[in-house]
Amino acid sequence: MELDERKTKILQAIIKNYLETGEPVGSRTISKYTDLNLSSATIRNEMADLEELGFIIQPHTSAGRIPSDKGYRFYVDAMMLEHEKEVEQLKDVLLEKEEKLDHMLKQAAKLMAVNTNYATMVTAPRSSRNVLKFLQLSRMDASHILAVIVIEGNVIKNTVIDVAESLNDETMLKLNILLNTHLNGLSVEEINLGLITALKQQAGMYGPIIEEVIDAVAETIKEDEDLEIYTSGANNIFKYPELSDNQKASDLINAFEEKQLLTQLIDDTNTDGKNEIKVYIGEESPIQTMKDCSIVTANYEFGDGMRGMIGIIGPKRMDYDKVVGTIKTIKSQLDMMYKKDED
Amino acid sequence: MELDERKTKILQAIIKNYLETGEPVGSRTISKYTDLNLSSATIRNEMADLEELGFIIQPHTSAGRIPSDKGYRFYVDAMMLEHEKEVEQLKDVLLEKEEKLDHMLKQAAKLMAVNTNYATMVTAPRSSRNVLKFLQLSRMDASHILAVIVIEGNVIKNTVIDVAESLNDETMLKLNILLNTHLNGLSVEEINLGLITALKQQAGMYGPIIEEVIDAVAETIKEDEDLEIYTSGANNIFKYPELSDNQKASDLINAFEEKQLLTQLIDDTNTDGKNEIKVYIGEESPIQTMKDCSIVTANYEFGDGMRGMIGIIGPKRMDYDKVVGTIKTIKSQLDMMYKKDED
DNA sequence: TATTAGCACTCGACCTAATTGAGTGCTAAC
DNA sequence: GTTAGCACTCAATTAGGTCGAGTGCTAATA
Repeated sequence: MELDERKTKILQAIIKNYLETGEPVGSRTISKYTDLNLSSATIRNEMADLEELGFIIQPHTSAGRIPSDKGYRFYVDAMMLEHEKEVEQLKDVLLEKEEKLDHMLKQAAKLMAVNTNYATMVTAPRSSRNVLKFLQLSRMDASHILAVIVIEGNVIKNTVIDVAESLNDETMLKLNILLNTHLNGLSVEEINLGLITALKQQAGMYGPIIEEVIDAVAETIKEDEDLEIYTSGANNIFKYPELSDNQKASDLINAFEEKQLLTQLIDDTNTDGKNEIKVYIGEESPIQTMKDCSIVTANYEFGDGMRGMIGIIGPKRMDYDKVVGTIKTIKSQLDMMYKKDED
Repeated sequence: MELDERKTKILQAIIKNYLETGEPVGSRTISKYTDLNLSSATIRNEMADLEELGFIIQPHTSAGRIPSDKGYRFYVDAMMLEHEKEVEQLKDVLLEKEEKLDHMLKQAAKLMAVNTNYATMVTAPRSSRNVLKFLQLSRMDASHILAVIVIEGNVIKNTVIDVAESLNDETMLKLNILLNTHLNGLSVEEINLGLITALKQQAGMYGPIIEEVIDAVAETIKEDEDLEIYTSGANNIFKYPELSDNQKASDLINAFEEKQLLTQLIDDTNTDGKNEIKVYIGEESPIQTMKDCSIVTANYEFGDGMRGMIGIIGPKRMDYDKVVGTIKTIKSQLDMMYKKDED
């Protein structure tokens, strides 16, 4: 049996209706709503076929049909090809105000949540190459030195180092030159034990300070790895009864609070370099506790090999059209952000 | 009518039982559970009195009694006097590992959540005096200057400033000296427009840079104001049916995600300088959406006039004893943290 | 051959009434 | 002052009944 044009139309009608109502849809509804001019009986026959093909499911004997994961997948694939929809009202909202990066990302997450009524997430851009760009020690007061570390992509990190006795200007200058000449432009992998030992030797009695600085550098990189994730609209899940029973809601909220789980999504999105919009439907989700959800994600580019991820999480019957449009818009705004910075 | 000893015992028995079960408790239960050796009829008489006094409530005619807010209040006050309980297993968990402040606070929130099964929050310590401690400009690359700003309490902030043309070492030194001699040790309030104008004049053609630096200082202070809040265990609310109906759960989750609302709690806790443990029961809560909850908070001291807040939020029938113990323990650990840093 | 009308059937949703049982207040006896 | 006993209340549960949306199947129709 094949999926001919009429079956396709019926399938799409079923899904579209289900997306709106969240209720199983019956043959009579389709017969009346569509312009196919077919009786409910004919629709019933076709629906039986569609069920056999695995696109729709009957939750119980005397109920209408709801889309299966396979049905959603079909619908989404068709939509992605067809539409290049943009959500107009979001355009340039982000670009309008110049703000700090973290505020902006938080804002992006919120915008998406308000616009779609689903839960959203945005990760801070993360560099794939970890190259040390700038490093400086300053004397803060008699017993504290401030180390400022900048890595590629302008991730900045500060560490305060305790010292037993005050260092004079000349020593500070010497240490700064020593560190910068040897470390600048190196990636983390290149800063190995041999190099560290050599540096410590040259620093003489100030070896321990060098060690602390290097530790701080290492930690900067590490910190960059367990990255910041901004979420918004987690409470939107309560708008969808199919997600708001106690167990499911608890699991979802937990995922959003812990954020640890969400990183799986990032890895998954990242490995695929194609830089497109990805849609996970139900069982396709890489996150166990989201088997009842659909997830739409995309990467955004921040130049310098930096990239972050945005994502929307909602019920399987989400408004894919709108969600994909929203994601696209926000993605392009974030992409532009960097280019604007370049000027 | 007075609250004699027997009434007190009965009231406490009712509350204790209700805390465990979450169900209205009847006269027969009290008659059997306590060692008062009174019949259910007698208990009934006393319960009628207790209801008249406002300590307990009958949710409907033929049900047992549940504690009113006043009843909880009585119970909590009595407990606070009596007990100086410590939660042993938590001792020194935080102190054991030396970690970065934000990790540690996140950990503290998590510890409390796991230990109590309620939702918890921890705010980063915040300075009440905003004094500029250290300020330094460095040339990062040809077109970017890095400004490092440290305020009292070692809150550090970086800003990258774009410049049209590269500045030479001498100019950088001059700007640094200019800024430090005039601004160090000043509070934000003292950095007024007159001072800024004078500085800009002295900086000559580099006035715009001075302006950007001052802007960054202002923002550091501001950012310090919309402070970091770490939460954990928000999904614990699903363990308590009285909080997990859709509307309430949604509101609570929202409060925990937005965090904006939680700041009310901080202000309230802070104004009272007594630095004790505070318990808000039901209607006493400063947060509208938490009228069905109880909230226990405490401040912790981080020296230098820095203080943060920890809090636990749960149902009115929370295990106050345990919660207060947990809060006390975590508070003392955080208090110690700073003292340990001092060494 | 494809489509449609008709019909018997299924089954969750909803309504109602009856039953249950925990708990109460009151009264009279101890 | 305490207690036993009893009538009463009322939410929660159960059981039975109806309703209606939806189905599959069959026979008639275009």
